Amino acid sequence: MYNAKTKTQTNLNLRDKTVFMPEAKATAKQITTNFFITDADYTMLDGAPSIRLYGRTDKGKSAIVLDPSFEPYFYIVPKEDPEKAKNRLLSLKLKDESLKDISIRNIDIVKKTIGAQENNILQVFANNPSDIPKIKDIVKHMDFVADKHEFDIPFFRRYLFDKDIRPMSWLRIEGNKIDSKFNCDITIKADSILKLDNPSTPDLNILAFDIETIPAGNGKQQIIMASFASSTGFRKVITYQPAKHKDTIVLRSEKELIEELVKDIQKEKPDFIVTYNGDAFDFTVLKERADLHKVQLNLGFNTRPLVFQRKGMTSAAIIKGSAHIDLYQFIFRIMRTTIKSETLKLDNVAEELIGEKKIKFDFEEMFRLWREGKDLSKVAKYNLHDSIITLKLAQYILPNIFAMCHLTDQIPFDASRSTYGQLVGSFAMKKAAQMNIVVPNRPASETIADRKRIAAIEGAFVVEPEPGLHKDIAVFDFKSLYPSIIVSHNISPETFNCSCCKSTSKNKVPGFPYYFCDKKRGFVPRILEELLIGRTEVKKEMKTFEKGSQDYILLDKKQYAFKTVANAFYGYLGFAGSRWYKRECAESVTAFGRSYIHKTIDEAKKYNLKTIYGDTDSLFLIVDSKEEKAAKTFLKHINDSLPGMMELEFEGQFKSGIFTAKKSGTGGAKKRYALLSETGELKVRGFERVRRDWSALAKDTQERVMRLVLDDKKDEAVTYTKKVIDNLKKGNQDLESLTIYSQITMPLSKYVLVGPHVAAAKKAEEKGIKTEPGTVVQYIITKGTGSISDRALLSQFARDYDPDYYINNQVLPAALRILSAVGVTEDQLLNKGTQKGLFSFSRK
DNA sequence: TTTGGTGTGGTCTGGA
DNA sequence: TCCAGACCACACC
Repeated sequence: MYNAKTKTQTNLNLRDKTVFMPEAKATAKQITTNFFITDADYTMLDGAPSIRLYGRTDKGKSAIVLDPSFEPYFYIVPKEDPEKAKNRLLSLKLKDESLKDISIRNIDIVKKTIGAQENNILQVFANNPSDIPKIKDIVKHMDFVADKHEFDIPFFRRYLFDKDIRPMSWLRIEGNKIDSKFNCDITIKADSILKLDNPSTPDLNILAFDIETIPAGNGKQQIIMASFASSTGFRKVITYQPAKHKDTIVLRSEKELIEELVKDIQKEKPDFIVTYNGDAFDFTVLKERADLHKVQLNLGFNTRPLVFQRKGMTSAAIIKGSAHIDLYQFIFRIMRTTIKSETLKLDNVAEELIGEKKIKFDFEEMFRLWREGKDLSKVAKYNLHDSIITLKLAQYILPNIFAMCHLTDQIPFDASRSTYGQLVGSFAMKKAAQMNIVVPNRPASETIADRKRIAAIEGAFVVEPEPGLHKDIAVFDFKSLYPSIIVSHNISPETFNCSCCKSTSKNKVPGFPYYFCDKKRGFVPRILEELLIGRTEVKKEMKTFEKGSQDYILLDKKQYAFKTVANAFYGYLGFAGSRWYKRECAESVTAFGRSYIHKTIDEAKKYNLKTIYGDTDSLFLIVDSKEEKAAKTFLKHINDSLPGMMELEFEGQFKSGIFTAKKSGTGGAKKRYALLSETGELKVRGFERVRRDWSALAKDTQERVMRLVLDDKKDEAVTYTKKVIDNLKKGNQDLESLTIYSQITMPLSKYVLVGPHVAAAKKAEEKGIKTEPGTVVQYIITKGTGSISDRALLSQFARDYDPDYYINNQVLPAALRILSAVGVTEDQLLNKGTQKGLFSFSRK
């Protein structure tokens, strides 16, 4: 852990020294102010730890609030009498690895809930947060220590959990204004901190930032340009070669560029600095170049220099006071599954979410302009536009992140870089603190490995559909199936097979010797129920606002945060890295789920309603106008019989739907269908149409064919497909529509099977284009000889396409998938009796 | 140290 | 040359 005190001291800059007077305490002044908290950490103040909150006052002043009243602690579960254990601990002389003395500040005996029991345990206070893990390591093997808890929760997070202070909310601060060396308007040493019930967000200054670089040899990058766009209207481009552009200033060197950039950020004092992939790129390069030129990156409130913190696979650039939010991180970790675009590049994501595209600009062109010293106005325009898009994207996404902050008591920096597991974990830890429950320990890496080794638990049930075109389909689904099962059956690690209701429990798990307590409410169901009810309330509140209004959008993002965390809970119970892991709980959830779906299908049968498909929590029933009444009674009957929060909902009525046969084996294909609503909307799942690893041509053709077939216009679909094939054959098809997207998931050398996307990437590597795991490559199958992979080229290198491949492996299978469900054969599509058809379609 | 299981289908590879 | 099975990516919920 870093030492805040020494770091900040060595990092003083001139500006600080000239602005602030050294005689600090003499000017102390009593102050009361409202304060909007945006960030937090801790520092050492006169040898004692102090929580440090960052934010703005209601007068718009940038402020730091210090709270020295909070003390670091962890828990020890004693084997013997707590009083005796306490005295033994206090009498110990503790030394750390470097033989330095560590002292325990104090020990309280507290009553806490651990699992299903209440225990008197020791709350051990230390003088310094960094002493906690040291004390824990020294005492863990001692004979009177049964267990230790909550030693790995960072001090400032501990504070936010315990006080339930929600970052991005208002506080009332009373204290003394003190002088400090930090780059903010005021620093307050707090005497009291009060949470305010004001849901409003002040006007935040959000500064988007983007750089352009050129290769500087040996894998390094040189910054040639940087741009800013802020929510206050600030626009600026910095470079050091001629550029005639109104927002651009031209300096003399990369070093000057970096110095100017630091000055701008300090002057602007944004609440948030936003980037798109700034952790891995912009700030990484900036730090490297700043070090090279010996420029100090004194950013934010400058309470510590720019450092990187490991966050999963990547390192995150920390700026305190002007928290750095890397939008890409949040999109990658949380929003990825909801994003439809082929890649997670800024261009695609911005277009999908806010309808803005990047300016098209060729990197080669940029390098050339730079090397030849030509006017860079085009580059400047491009660079600034990127910052502007990043800013707009931030204005769209930050409310999602802030909603997560409120729900999980995490600072935006952490919330924006959290995985699902961390979001659920944080929410649970915050709730545990409120409910006097001890947080279970994080599993050791061996435990995680063990949990991963054992066989996976049985999951959901999927009904096998009957292939063909169906009419009059009504779709029903269970509202929040897994969360509602957990709440309604009290599924929680500590209610599992409790000793108090062995044979009496109503919560017997179908097919397992498991049951859950009837008498005592479990921790997980309690907090999950809060989430579900909370979400319902937010949705109700939404209805009081006009759709599309600012209030409506913010509430929508709030309910989305509730939903996200609620839905991730089931996975968290079965997640090997979880603090609340309980295999039997996860098994029980899916067992109940399967049982409810089966029962509901059986029940539908009694109402003469035929189930044609269903997946996990949904049912597709044939309901025509004659059966409408029966369907209504059925729904009511089911809901009357469901326990607790569980509910079956009518999702929608569709006039037709297609299910197809499996390609290999027999029967209908699951997870693939197309539905046409009464209003003409098409709902497609699973088919090539919704997959990125199919060409746009094949996907578009399939969609057209689907619509026609669902509208009983089979013949038109056949004609259309033939036309597409004909066009391909003539060589008229544009290459863009033939591009296939596919992700490289591991280092190229690790592939056992070299598929087309890997082959294309390998060929590109020889030309100096690197692909890392995570890269989505775009390739085209070109003319020539050999396997498909042999002929796969990145689209930027492809000059032609292989019509045979695109006919036989793209358009035909995609169209036929649908058409064969209505009896059209491949021959009907190909052999129109024309001579051409006989020899130009060689089957591989 | 990146919530879970279920499922389809393309391409390659190696043995018959 | 054919085909089963492995590998791989991506979707659904």
